[in-house]
Amino acid sequence: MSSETGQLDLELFNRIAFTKKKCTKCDSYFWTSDAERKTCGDPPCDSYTFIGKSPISRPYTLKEMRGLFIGFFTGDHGFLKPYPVVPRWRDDVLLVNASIYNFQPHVTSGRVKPPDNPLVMSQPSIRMTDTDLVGETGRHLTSFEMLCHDAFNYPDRFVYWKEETVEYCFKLLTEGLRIEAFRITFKEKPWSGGGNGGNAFEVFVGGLEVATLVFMDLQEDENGEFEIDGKKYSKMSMKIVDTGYGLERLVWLSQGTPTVYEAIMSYAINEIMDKSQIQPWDSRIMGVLSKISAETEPFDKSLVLDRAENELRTMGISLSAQELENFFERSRAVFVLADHTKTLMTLFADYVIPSNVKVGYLARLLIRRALRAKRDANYSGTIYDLIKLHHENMSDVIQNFPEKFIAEALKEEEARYNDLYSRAEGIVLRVFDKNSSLSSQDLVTLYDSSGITPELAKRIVHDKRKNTVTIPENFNYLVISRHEQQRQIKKNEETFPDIFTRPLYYDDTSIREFNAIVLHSEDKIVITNQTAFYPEGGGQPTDLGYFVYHGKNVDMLKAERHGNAIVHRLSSAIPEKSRIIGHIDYARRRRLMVHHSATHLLLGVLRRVLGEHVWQSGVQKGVDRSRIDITHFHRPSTEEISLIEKECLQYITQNRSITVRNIEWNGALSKYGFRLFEGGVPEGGKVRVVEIDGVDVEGCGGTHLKSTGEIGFIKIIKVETIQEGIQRFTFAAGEAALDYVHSLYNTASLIEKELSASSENVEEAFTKVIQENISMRKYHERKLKQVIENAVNNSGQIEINGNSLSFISGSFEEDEIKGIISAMFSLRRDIAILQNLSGSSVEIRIITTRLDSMQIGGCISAHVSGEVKGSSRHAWISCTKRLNETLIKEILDGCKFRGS
RNA sequence: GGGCCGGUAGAUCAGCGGUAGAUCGCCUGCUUCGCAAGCAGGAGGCCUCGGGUUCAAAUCCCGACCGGUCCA
Repeated sequence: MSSETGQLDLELFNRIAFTKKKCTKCDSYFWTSDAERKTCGDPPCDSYTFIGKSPISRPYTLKEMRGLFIGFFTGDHGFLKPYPVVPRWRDDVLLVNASIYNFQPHVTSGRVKPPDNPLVMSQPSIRMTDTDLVGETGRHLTSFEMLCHDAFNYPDRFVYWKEETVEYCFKLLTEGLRIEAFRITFKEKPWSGGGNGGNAFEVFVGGLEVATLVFMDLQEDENGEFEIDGKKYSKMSMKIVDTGYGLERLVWLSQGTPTVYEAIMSYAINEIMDKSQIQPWDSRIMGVLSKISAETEPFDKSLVLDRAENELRTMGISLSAQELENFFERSRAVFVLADHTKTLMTLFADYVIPSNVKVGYLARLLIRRALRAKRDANYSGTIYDLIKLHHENMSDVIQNFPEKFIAEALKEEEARYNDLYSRAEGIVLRVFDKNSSLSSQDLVTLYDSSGITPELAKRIVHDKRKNTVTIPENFNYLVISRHEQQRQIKKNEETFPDIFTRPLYYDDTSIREFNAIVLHSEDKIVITNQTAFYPEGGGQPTDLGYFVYHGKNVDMLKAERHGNAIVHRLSSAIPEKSRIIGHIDYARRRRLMVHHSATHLLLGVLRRVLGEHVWQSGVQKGVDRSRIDITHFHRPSTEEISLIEKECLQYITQNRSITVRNIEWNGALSKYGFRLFEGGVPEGGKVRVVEIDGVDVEGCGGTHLKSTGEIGFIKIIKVETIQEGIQRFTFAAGEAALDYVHSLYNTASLIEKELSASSENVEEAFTKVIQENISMRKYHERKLKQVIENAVNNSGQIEINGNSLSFISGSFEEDEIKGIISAMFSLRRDIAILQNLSGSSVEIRIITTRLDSMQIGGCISAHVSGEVKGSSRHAWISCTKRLNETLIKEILDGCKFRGS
């Protein structure tokens, strides 16, 4: 779209003598000063030319390059420290993928001012989409630093736009890094992400994309007039310059090493090769592999190896296909191990707990892949050592290194992985031995449900059963197709007029009554000019109460926030413009406030007792009890739980103050950090900061007590693991806690009474009852068996038409009858007749395994005058007349029956 | 958040409508100077829980809970 409209035909390009061309291979528009150039510079249209001969004046390290970039811009840009890689301020993405994520959606939507404008920073980012290509292509990484300089243009404040941005880029490359201008190409390509979009340039040097310059002036809008990648966009009032320079790419370019890994983390690679007894490799081979990988899009291992083998031969290096493959696999393992441990270092710095969901799963995936690579490389060091090594080399960017946390997380994960590994053999052989083969379906199931890779299954079958297994070509496709699922249908939300309702509950949390004017009314819903009813939000439920309208009470059932409006749902309608008085159920509100403040206190204490990795992941306050979900490895011990309760009590006794302040977003963030957003992201430009002196600080919109003393006390009721790595604490506070203790006391009293025990020996009495129960059950089982055996052994044997018949008669209990019937079936008697005399009427059952019991029953019923019910294997008659052996023989000898 | 697999003796699992099993481990006895091993015997089960179908459910169906695993 850009080229047709000429939106990127910059005046600057005239000045620096760049002209627009159309790529002869991919038809993209691009700008260059090289008269000879016909292609856009982007592989596979172009090839790497920088390996072994860097276009940059000298080699740079990561630190030097980062310093150069930031130094280049700090003259007229504000410097910003990196954000965490786990974006807890937003819930739509798992990881920070690019520096702009730091400002979405609050800054890009215009709600919050940027922390500086324009600004420059280096943002560690993680991208997991190409994880399987790491170590194979020579250029893919799971984590990298995005260098950026951003400018936010508002209608009333212009900073800079396209001309200046491209000029900065051009100067950085030609003056800062002394790259000759003719080597640079600017390729036009629209960009989109995170709900925004716009024109963009991709900047190439030597076949390597070193930067993307985005001119973001579009926002996602289903009625929009612009389209990028199938999504509709419309213009927004802000214009944002968002640039992304790949720090690692620039470093690689400056060093001209065969792979990016060698340029940025040779320290880790050397360590791994050292402790794996891998000899240094021929860099010419690696260079060829990297170059061909870049040209082969999409990446295809066998194709790359094939082409590389040919190219190497022309260079006078002849390697067999097998030798080249070994070379490839060996270096892959080294690079994967180096790369993944670096990403893990950044994840652990943000306290990501490995688990089976969300970002925790990504950490687990990386750990498992790293462990596999460690095995493949035969590396004798530990994953922890490598993570620590990365931190030593990166400590100027990632400061936090929670040693204990990392060691514990790794220990658990390695144990889990080893466990899986040692179980795998049994699982694979069991499946294999069923059919003496493993089908594609078996392999998929093994991977999907047990995490056993097809390669591992193949090796086990080969080693233990001397058999071969073929892994289907489309294995990954088979796994994915199993996971296909239909899309979720979006709920259509109700919409209300955006009227401003003044919240009174913040000014004075003790307010119980207020006047209001109804500004909007529909059905049984009103929006008022002001309210003291707290609308549900932040895990605090709605207030309840009533309005007085014309002397009548109208119940207020639920208050909700919709934009600026607070919507009240009522038991009956109140017309617009009415003047009404609201009354709050304050006893209920009071309990909610107690629980809300108690939740903050508990979270602060949990962090102290369990560790800094504790983050809130969900919360629900209530009147009788509340719950808070936190990130933690496993359920805390009973001792830890009582320690937590004691610490809470201590802070309550100290009567610490609880203060509430509204602080401007960026100020709050720099003072308290990202912890503020534990409970969610505030919607306005200001953050309401609730602080319990010395214990906890949170951004929170709820109503709170004045000091911790008002909480009374906190009793933890239950702790459960709701999903891996997430523990749920259910607790009661204040009056509700006392209610809970009362109910516990009542239950205990009841048990004591029933057991006729005192509170001292109730435990003993309880154990005794349980043991009695067990021995009685066993006694009963033994007796039952005896009765059944007796009945079967003492049954009368009658011969009828060549069939043998067992006749059992007596008084039996219900479970005795069931047991005897089962015995008859399993002994496969031709015919068995069971006569039960225990009830008021005689019950006759006819059991056959291969004859028709209904037919036999028919013959008998005529003699005993009863009705036959049941099935062909089992019929029964209820009657008053008894049978005996002679009678049975008499009846059935004259009865014709056939097999069923 | 979703899919898949599983939950039976202390452990690993088999059984998949008809009176709960195997192997290892545990206990006792014999053999042995002792250990390992062998032989003989034995203890150990709310077959995760709740509902349904059935004359009969560990087994089939539905639901909860717990665990594992893959994917977003």
